[in-house]
Amino acid sequence: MRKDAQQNRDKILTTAAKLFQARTVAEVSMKDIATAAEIGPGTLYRHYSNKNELCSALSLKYIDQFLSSCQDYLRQTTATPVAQFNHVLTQYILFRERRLQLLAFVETGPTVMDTYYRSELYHQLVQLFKRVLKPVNQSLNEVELTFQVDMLIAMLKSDSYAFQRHQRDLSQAQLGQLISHLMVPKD
Amino acid sequence: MRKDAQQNRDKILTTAAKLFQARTVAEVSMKDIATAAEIGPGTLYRHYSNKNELCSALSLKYIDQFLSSCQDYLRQTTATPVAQFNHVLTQYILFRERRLQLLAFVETGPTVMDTYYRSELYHQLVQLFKRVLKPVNQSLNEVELTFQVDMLIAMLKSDSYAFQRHQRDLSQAQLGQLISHLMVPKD
DNA sequence: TTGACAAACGGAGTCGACTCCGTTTATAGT
DNA sequence: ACTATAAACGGAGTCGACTCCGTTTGTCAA
Repeated sequence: MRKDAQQNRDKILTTAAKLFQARTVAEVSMKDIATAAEIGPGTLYRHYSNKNELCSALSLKYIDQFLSSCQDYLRQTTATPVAQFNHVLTQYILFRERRLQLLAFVETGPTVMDTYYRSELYHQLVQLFKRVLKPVNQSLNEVELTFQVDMLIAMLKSDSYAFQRHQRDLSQAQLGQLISHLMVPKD
Repeated sequence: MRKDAQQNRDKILTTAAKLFQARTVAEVSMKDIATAAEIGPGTLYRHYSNKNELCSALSLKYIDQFLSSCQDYLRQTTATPVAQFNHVLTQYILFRERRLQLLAFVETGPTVMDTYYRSELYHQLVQLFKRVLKPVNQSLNEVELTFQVDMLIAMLKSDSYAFQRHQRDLSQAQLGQLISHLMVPKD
C-alpha cells in the first residue's frame, strides 16, 4: 500500500472517532467525515466501502482494547472461576454501554456478517468468554460451550440489551446477574 | 378514518407482500410499492412513516397467524410439557425461516424498538413462550422466566440465527436442540 | 533522474428514503 | 342537495449513501 493511502486510512478512522464524540453516528454523514479528513468522498469509500464497514473497523479497534484489558486481568487474577466469569461479563457490559451508539450502528448494518462477525477479533471475543465460562460449567461439551457464549453475546447486542434495559427495566447489574444465574450451575 | 384511506392502507400491505415475493425487501423501493399500489409516495408515507414501519406491520400480520396456529395446537394437544415446548420452538424456527428476509429487515431498522418490540403482538409472542416454558422449568420465578424467553427470542433473531446457521454450521434442528437442552432442566 | 504506470484521488452524478405543501375529495351538518 | 372543512392525496424537492471515471501522484526500474 502506498504511504499516502495508509495515512488517509488512519486519518479517516481518527477523524470519524472525533466526529462521533460530538454528534451521533447517524447524524454524521460520510461527506462530513470526508470533509473533516480533507479527502474526497471517493477516497473515503475506497478505504471503507460503506459507513458500516468504517464503523465496524472502529469498533474492532475498541474491542481490541477491551480484549487486552481482560487478558491483563486474567493474567494476574487469583479469583475463583465464577468471580472471573462475572468480572469479564461485567466489564463487557460496561464496555458495550460506553460504545452503545457505534455498536448499535454496526450491528444493524446489512454487511455485519462479513465485516464484523467473521473478523478475527470477534472470534477472540468468543474465545475469551469460552475461556472464563468453561471452568464455571465443566459439564458442557465444546458445542454447548460455544452455543452458550454465542447466546450470551446475542443477549447483549444493542437491540436486545436496549429492550432489557428500557422495556424490562433492568439495570446493568440485574442483567449481568440473570445471565450469570443462567450460565453458572447451582451446585 | 375515511373509507378511501382505509382501502389504501390495506392495498399498500397486500401490494408490498406481493412485491416482496418476487424481489428481496431491499430491492423493492418505496416508490415501487407506491407505483404498484397506484398511489403517490406521499400517501404511502402518511400510512407508514417509513419502510421499516411498513415491513413491521406486515411482519406483525404474519406473527399473528403464527400465534393463532400455536394457540390452536395448544388447545387440542395432550403432549407432555417438554414436547409442547419443543413443538412451539420448532414451529417458531420454521416460521422465522419462512419470513427470513422480512424479519431481518425489520429487526435491523432504527425504529424497531417503537414499532415492533413495543407492539401488542410481540408481547403475545413472549407470553406464548412463557406459557410453554413455565411447565418445563417450574423452578423459575417470573423474572427469570421472562428473561429466558427473551434470550431465546434474541438468539433466534435474524443476525444471531444467520450466524449459527452459516458460521457455526448448525441445522435448524441442532439449533432447536441446543436451546431446548439449555432451557429444559435435566431432571 | 526520469518516465511509465498502477494506485490513489476528487467530485459530479445516481438512486432511494423521506418531507413539504398546494390541490383534491369524502363526509357531516344544514 | 349543498357547502364547509378536515382528511387524504400526489409529486416535486431534499438529503445522504454510494458509484464512476477522468485526473493526479507515489514509486520503482532503467
